[in-house]
Amino acid sequence: MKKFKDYEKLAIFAKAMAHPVRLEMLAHLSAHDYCYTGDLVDVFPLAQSTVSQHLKELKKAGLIQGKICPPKVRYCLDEENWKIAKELFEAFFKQKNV
Amino acid sequence: MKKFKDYEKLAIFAKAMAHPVRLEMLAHLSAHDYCYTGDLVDVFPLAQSTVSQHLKELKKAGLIQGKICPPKVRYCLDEENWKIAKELFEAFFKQKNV
DNA sequence: ATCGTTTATCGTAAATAAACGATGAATTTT
DNA sequence: AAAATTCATCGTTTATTTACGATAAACGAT
Repeated sequence: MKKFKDYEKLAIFAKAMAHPVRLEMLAHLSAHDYCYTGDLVDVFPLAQSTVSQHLKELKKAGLIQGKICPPKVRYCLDEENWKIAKELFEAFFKQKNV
Repeated sequence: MKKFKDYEKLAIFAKAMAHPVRLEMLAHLSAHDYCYTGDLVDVFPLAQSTVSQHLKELKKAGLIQGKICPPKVRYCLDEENWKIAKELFEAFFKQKNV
């Protein structure tokens, strides 16, 4: 059966993951439970604004969440969507028939 | 351990998959073993040149192969890279630690 | 040799992405 | 109240993506 709707969603997740820096960020969050923007600024050789922009992309796709903890912002994986993404990718690669 | 190299590769696969049309194309090839460009032009409401361009993207990422069968071109999944992509995504979503 | 079929490539326009520095908002510290 | 810290957003530049129509290339059929 056609699952175009799923592909829309899957494409959004794939797009968020379509950059090495964002994959590193996700991996970092997967490994560390949470982190602040500044932590990532220290890790990547990128301007603070660029790191922030990548985080925004990940948040837009729903893969991460940001919680304001003044004066910082604490990011963590969005476990629910992370699970959905995992399942969509799994299903996509599993399928071998319509 | 850091696997930056893998993230480069994974990002390339994710980028190729970051468009609903290309996901549909991959699904189509996954379901039909092979198809010609024209088959896809009939399926999608897109210009022939656009379909060809998407196929080029998928080929560039290594996810599909094209074989010239005059006067057509026959596309199929690149099984080897398809497997690699599948494994990279699996590993990525599985990891929960450094 | 010409014609029709099939597909890739070219050229172009509009949209989106990636990177940066500078600025601004929120909140804690002094 | 002022200063410092942390982070998002703005404005900009450059590059890439997406889509199209038009053209070119390759080849079989006539």
